[in-house]
Amino acid sequence: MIFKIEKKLKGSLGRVGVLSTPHGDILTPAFVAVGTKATVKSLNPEQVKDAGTQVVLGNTYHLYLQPGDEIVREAGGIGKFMNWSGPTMTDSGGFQVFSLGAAYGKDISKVTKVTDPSLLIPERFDDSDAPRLAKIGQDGVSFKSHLDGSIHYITPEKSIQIQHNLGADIIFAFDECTSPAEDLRYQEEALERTHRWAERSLVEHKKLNTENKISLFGIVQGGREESLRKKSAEFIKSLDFDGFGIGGSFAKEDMSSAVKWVNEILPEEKPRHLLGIGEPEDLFMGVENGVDLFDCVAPTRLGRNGTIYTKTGKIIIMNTKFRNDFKPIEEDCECYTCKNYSRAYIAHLFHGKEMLAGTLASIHNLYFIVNLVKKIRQSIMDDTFYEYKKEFLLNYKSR
RNA sequence: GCGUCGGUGGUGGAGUGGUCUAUCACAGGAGACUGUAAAUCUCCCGCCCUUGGGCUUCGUAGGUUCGAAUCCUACCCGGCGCA
Repeated sequence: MIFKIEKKLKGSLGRVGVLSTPHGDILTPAFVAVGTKATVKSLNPEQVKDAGTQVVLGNTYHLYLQPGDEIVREAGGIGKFMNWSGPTMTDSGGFQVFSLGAAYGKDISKVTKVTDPSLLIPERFDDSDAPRLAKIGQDGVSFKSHLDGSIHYITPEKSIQIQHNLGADIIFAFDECTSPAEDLRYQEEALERTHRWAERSLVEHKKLNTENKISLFGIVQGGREESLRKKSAEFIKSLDFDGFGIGGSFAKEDMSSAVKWVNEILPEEKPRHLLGIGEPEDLFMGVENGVDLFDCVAPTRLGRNGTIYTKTGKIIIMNTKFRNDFKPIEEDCECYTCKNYSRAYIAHLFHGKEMLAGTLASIHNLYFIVNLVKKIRQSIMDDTFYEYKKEFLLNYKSR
């Protein structure tokens, strides 16, 4: 993997680059489509590609459980298995430590609002007996399969072994994605663990990476805490990773400062991936603060659930007012959905619970987000980033 | 015409003397979703102010009862059977 910076955004950490992988170049900044179980939900690879997607991200935990990483290896790796010829990445399972652990059965997301104190638990011990499918030990994480209840112990070494079997171009160190509700003491403890796991991930990767085809990204954690974020960036930077992931929990209000603290420390010449972030405002924020790669389930999950991105904000296509609205989602959108279907038709598909509904909405949403990042990239090339950002955010109303 | 069974909120369908504005599902309305336990989840869904409460509902009209969607009578409507 080679990363080349082509142009920088003046007065910021932003940059435009090209990330070359064994399966092709990624023009950065770029939005990575999430294909957890070796499929971008409801889309076939042609549709993913036509939406402008350059890279797809699979998931270690999910593919390990089903169909099993050995099967994927036998198939020739995740790309070949899913018929995606472009670059691929896999997440390490670190997010499942959060989603199946602290977040299990709760209404918490990794991005929270500071204004919602109900989410901030002063002491974390009062819910230690809450049911969860992931339990953290010092050596790794014990997962109880959501599919069949079987127990699986994932260590950093195991995660890297699985990821080598999955065979993506870029893989991630095993980390602990913490909940935004955790207190400082716990964030510190978790960070130490993530750092040890980073070292172990790297050692295992070096051992397995004999053909030198796979690149490993280390993950910076530290929650919302400035000191921890900086400490983590310094530590992860000191290890021989090919690039970096910025993970963990954020408060919407100070996500930009958290990203900035980290990217001011991380080496300029290596790529940075802001894990799991991808609302339109976040993309501008991330790029401006030196992020090269984003991934997020939002385009496809929102799409399947009937929420659709537009330049003026998200719309819920099932709303009554769209039932007889025969315009496309966006008049000037070049995606397959907008070129061929009306809001009324898509609303009809959703009301009728037709499978095509989620597909058409996902095509548009993915195109919208991927294309937004492309336009942001182009605006840096054209020296119009700040104007473009201002214009976009002026029109875009997030709810 | 006689007999018989049945008529419950937009729909299907529970409920057979009080805890009934009435279980449940669907339809309908609004919302949520950030490294996918998610084609999922939450809330609303008679009317009116809306914390809480007020008013009107179970084919129609009477009646019994402290109290009726639930019991009785008549009528109306529908299914089935016999003429």
